[in-house]
Amino acid sequence: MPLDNRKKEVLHAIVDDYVSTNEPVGSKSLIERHNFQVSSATLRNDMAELEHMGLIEKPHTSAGRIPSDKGYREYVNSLMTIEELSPKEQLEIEKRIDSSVNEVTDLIKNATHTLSEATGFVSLAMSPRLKKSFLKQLKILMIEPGKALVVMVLSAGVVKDKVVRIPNFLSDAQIMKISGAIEKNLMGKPLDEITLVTVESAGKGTAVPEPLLKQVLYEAYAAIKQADELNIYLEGEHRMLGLPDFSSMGRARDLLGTLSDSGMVAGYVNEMENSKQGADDSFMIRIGQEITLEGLDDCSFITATYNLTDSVSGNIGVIGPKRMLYSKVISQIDFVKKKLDKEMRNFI
Amino acid sequence: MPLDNRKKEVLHAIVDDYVSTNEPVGSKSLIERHNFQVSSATLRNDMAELEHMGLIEKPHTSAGRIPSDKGYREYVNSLMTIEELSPKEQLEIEKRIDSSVNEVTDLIKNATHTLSEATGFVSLAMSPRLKKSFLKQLKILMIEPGKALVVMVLSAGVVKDKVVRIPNFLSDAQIMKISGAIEKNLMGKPLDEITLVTVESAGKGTAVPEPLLKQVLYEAYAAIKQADELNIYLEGEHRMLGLPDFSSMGRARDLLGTLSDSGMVAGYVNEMENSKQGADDSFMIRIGQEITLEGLDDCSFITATYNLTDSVSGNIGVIGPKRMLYSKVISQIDFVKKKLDKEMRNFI
DNA sequence: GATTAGCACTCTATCCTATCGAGTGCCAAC
DNA sequence: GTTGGCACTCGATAGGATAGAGTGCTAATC
Repeated sequence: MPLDNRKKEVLHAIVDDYVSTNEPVGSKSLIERHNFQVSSATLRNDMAELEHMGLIEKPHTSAGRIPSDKGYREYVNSLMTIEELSPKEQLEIEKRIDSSVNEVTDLIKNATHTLSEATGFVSLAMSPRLKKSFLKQLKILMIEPGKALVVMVLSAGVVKDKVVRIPNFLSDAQIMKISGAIEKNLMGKPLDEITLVTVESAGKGTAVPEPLLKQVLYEAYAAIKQADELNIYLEGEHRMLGLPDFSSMGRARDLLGTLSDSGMVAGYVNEMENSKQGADDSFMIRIGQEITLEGLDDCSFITATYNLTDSVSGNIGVIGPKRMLYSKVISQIDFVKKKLDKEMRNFI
Repeated sequence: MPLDNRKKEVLHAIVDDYVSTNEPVGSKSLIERHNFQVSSATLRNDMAELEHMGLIEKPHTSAGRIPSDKGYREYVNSLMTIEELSPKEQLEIEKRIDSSVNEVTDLIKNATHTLSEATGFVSLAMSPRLKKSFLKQLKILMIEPGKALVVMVLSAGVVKDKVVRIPNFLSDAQIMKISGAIEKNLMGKPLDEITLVTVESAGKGTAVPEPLLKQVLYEAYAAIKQADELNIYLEGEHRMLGLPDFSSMGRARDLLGTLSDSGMVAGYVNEMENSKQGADDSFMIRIGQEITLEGLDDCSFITATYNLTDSVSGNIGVIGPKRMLYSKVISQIDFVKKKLDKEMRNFI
């Protein structure tokens, strides 16, 4: 059954009021606050239907209504209108995202921090998914006998490195040879097409004794694989403690406990990203129970995708209470994402 | 006035009981729990004196006593006895500090994580203070026109790098020349003796046009300076939410708010380290109001110093409620510190 | 002088009860 | 379909009584 116009307005009003007051909203206060041209009794009927449809619910029998997850979902999908940020807000964000950094990573951390400050919630960003980027350079530098540094420059302007152990006997010259061979043969290959086999065959013909060579190649391979590992940056966890939504210590603890396992959060974001279907949606929004992470039942999870290059992207977004100003938060994320896209052009 | 023996025992017992029960302890329960050979009235007299001396205090008139900051201090300084961890606990920690990592940083993060798990509190570690370590290698790698990577290998086995911007026109060969000159002239110099002037004079005579050269040298200098910047690793903030000591949301928020500014915490640890006088104390302990960070009035801050080399060290420790099992926590920190010292020998 | 028993007093925590008020559902009338 | 009216529900709040743990003080005792 589709919602008639007034029911849409009622749901809209309930969400708005609940978000701003944090109190269950009743028919009477709805009338007071909004210009409905009907009586409270009529609204009560509408509200009963909305409840029947699962869009709103009562905390207890004699209380007002609050939006259910489904209600927020409806609100987000069809009811709300997104406004641009005010010039002042825009400026505030622009100012804080410092464009003088030298590495993409710093830029992303910067944006995450800014987003958390702007929204007052937890913000998070995933590092760029580098599987589709390709090797532009790979150098193995001898640090000391038995130890070397693998430095990789990827398309997308990202530099990665890893300290690895190598056989003690290998000379500087031998390492350079191997390094050169790998670079020559793997140059231009996307990371996700590089396997241990590829690396091993790339290293052939360097006139280094087989078992030694093999170990170095393995380490080089491991370094390359590590380069496309995802990192997550989380910011502002403590801000959740100030929200009435998490005033019960138990909820707060569960939430922060889950967020402290950043690997798990990263995995979830990744999963969300992969299950994205139509792909024309620029935002991924998960509300309440839609989130399969423990302790986030009262949260909404909103992310956007930033693009470093055509094929290399990552996510940035917010975890806040589901009782949030969706339109505002979404435009904040959107603005930060766009700023990020813009700044990233300096790195490619 | 020095404490007579029984008063010491009374204070000891009060701290022990309060730590384990989280309830103000009264004369009667003190008698029940411990084998004092006197009556509760006598203990009441003692307690009145201890209170007069500022070692214990009453939350309200008709409640038991809790230790004051000064009381905890007395306890920590003169009363408690430190026991070794049980073999089982030792094994638990040994097991978790993975020795297969390739970089000191990972080892330290690892230890921090382990310490937080073992104590149930917030743990933290400072990166090694590298000012006294010296340059073993410095290479500038061309990434692309206008962009280079400065890679530094320091004594103490630490590798640092930084992406820097360089003039677009510089060729690979020119960069290598500069890189070689810096390395040759600064090799073996402790980081804190390297200034912009040192770097500039090291780069002389490379036959690269003056203004271009100067920019590269400046960037190299900045990279070197960045290498000895201190990092701090904080872990387990969420664990504080489970403690009854922070069951009031306000306190919890203040605490986590302060901890979220890791730079500030790092500064404080550094300050503590610098103000260390006798230097024969292996632990730095700050209790309650002794800590000048906002929101940590109910906490104690305990750190030990780990050593990477003779001249390069850092700190590792715990922030917990001042109502903590000091002897246990101290031996946990001590054990982790020693394990760290041992593992670090693999890196130098 | 130190220790002890006894006692009056204090203050919090807890439970119970009464009351208030916002909100609901439903019905009959418009 | 809309509205006014009304009985009912239930959480939140406040007041009051009570229990209990603990204290300080005094006078007697070792």
